[in-house]
Amino acid sequence: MAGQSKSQGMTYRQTAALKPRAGEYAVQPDKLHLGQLNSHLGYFLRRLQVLVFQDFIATLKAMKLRPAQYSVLLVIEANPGKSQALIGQGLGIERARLARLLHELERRKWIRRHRSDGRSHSLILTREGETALTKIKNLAEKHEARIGKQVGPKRRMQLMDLLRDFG
Amino acid sequence: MAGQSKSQGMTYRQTAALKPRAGEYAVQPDKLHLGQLNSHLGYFLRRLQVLVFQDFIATLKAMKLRPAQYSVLLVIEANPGKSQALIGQGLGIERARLARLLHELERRKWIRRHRSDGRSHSLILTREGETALTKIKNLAEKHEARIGKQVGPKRRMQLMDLLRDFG
DNA sequence: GCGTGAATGTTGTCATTGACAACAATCTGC
DNA sequence: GCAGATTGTTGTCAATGACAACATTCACGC
Repeated sequence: MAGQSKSQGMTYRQTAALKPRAGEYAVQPDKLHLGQLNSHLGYFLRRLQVLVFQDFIATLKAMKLRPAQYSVLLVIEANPGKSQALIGQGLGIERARLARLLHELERRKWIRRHRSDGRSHSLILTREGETALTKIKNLAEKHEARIGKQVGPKRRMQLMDLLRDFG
Repeated sequence: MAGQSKSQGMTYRQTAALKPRAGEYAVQPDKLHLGQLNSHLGYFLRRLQVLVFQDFIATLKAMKLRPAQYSVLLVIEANPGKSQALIGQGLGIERARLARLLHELERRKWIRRHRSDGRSHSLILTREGETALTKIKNLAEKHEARIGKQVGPKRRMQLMDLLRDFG
């Protein structure tokens, strides 16, 4: 169907561009075709997400913090006193995973849990946590600025507007 | 998301709206504030990517195929005879991981590897692989249609246009 | 030619993650 | 008060990404 090139001399790096006939792929020895992958939103979403996260993870490495932990800190800050269940739902973090994640944040004395209910724990930042979060936010802003530069400020805004509605 | 609206009890939302004082958050018992998360492109990218992938993974479950395997099949189809190294680079899949992934695809007789170079292996789909891929692509198209419906066809196109330039 | 360093594919291992199941304690609705 | 749901916890498993080590082969200088 699509490709039938055997061990022909694929090394002709010609100056006169080969015209791809209808239904064929342009011949480019080093370039990879994505094929049908080009029609998948998920693929491109994933590629950019990985790119962004790599920068973000590297950014927070100095504070030994992972993206999920960061998001939890921000949400506790914005919703002091709320329960694990609520925060887990809001961020799409599963119960069990959030419990372990919070244990770690508590061990570092950045959050405190207060039994509010018998079942549920109410979460707040400690003073120490607020201090740390200030520093962390500074790093995160630098990251976001880098991304804006890399993606293009306008494109970044357009993406934000398009993406914000889901969750 | 998770439907938690009890019969009709939680309706004290407009009866006596609590006014947030300056610097405070509006009081809304069930709603979670994202706080500074709202300024992070990566967060929203991730949320949508996870949503899309969940549907995609469920879609391909019938064929016992994971997204990475799917992408490799498509790229082999579009670039028959290319080496593992090339395909790994193109898709951002690490050498070691791609090797194991290909072993699985070979075990299922969907691809064949041909020592082209002494070092490198040239990859092609088998007839069986092409047949399977046809079926797989049908499923993938259904997935993409669902996503289009969920995200909105127009928004989907805009996102594709904005995202395609990276990788 | 020859030899050094790079590339390629493979295997091994480790930490992280997501997903689920099981459980104890507690709450809710009847 | 009771049955069932909720909440947080722990345990386990599979998948993933990351990295190191290795054997084979290639590329390039001389």
